[in-house]
Amino acid sequence: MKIDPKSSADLSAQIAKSIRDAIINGEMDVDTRLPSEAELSEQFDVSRPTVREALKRLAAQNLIRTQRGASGGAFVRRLSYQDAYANHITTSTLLLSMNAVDFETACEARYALERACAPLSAVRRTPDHLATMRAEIHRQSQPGLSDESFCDSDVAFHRALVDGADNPVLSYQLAGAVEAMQPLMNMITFTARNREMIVGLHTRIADALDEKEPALADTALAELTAYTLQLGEEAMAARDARAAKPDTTS
Amino acid sequence: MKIDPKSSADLSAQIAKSIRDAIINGEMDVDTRLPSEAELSEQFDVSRPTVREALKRLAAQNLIRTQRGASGGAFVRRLSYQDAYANHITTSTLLLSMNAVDFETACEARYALERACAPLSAVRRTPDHLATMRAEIHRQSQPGLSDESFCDSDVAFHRALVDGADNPVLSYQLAGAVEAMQPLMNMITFTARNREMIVGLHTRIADALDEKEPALADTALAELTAYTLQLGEEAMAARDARAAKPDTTS
DNA sequence: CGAATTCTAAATGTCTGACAATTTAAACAC
DNA sequence: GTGTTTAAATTGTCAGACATTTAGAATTCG
Repeated sequence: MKIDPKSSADLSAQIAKSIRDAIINGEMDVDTRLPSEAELSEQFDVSRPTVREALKRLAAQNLIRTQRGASGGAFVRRLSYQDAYANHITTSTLLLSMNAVDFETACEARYALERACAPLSAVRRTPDHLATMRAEIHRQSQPGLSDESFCDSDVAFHRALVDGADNPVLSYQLAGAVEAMQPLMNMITFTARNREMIVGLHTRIADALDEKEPALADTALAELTAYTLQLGEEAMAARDARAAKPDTTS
Repeated sequence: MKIDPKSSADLSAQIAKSIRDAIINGEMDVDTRLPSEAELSEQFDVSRPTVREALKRLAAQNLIRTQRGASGGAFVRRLSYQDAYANHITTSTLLLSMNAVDFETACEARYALERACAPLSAVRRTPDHLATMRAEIHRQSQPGLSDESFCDSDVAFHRALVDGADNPVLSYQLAGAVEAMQPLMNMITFTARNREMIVGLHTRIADALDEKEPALADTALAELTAYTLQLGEEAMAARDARAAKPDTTS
């Protein structure tokens, strides 16, 4: 930290990087107070607004928090799972939408990862997780449910499945894959027959976890993967057909 | 966008959130130019430094890029896989180090996810991936290698395994788990016997992918998981023993 | 007429200085 | 001692200015 070579990059970016590196390398523990803005601007030999821009960059990455008043200042922040989750989900979602990832790729990734959790979840899931899954299955069976709510419930179901593995690192990594898929899933229009099929598979998964049968859960998840992929293909084909044919309604 | 209620939060944070939401909700496509700082400061009725702080926040999240000069300004940025990877890895690493995640949890997550990739990788891996894996295995067999280099090579090996699945979404999600484990792995002191064992398992994995045998790969990965967990436990026990006994060297 | 050069304007990057708002802690009165 | 007041430190915000970079228009020259 503290050094600042003659580079072409923005000063605020350089300063932010310098402080960020110090935090990441463990040179500053959680809740350590950074020097005040005035002190930093002296150390780096820049003006206070420039220092402030650097600090705002770090704040945006949840690396520091700031406090006003005497004995206030910027403090190294403990990155909470909650913050990391939220960050990961928005980044994943953005990545998928901005890079036009196709349904097949995203779907394959999501279910591959979920199948990695299922064996652990079968052993460790608590009654709470099972109750959540049952509740979501029941919600999915309601006839009047909108497609969007159905997808919400789907995410909640799978979330419970993943959380059942009782491994926060796994939950964190999975959150990105599961939640980021939602916009793509929302493009599917579900028929009553589709929902019946999915609810049936969800029930089989819940039953398998209930009975602590990893193999059964895996089989059901494999079928769900195949079925979801098929639905996705149909939805994409229908969309492409609509795009190819000129709009007849206007 | 554009609205800004009387809230207690920082103005720059509110403005950043407002613009961020607009980008995430797809209201602004990639490469769309944002209004200039002067225009934004008028729209939000704040000063230019405040607007700048908001823009720096967005830049820190890779949501925008800025260009100087006439017809310059801030543009919505396409989030590249590369950026997302780097971001994800630092966040994951920080999350693990700041929250004192135990070796067992991280290790379990990592290998569970890798085992999800192995079946796909067995089918899709290219000769390039195999060559990388063989090269890293060879590197790991060198006698003079430091523990740290051994871990580096280990990460590269597993990275090739994951990339072999030919699914960028999967690679992205996995990168966090695999790379974030490295600091924890680096705490292990490997004996010659340990390395021999690991190299043997790596070879079995590479062979299995070479022969497109998912089942063999899975078995070898399971054994590697168990062995790594065991090494981790021993390392942690040794460390705890050192910590419990007063230092005798000083 | 075309091409190279120069000029200009727009935009971000940075600085200075100031004031407002907030919070802690010391000083003070009772 | 306890409660109140005051002062100081620190971040949040603003205004105005200048520097730097860049694209494009204007100009000049072959």
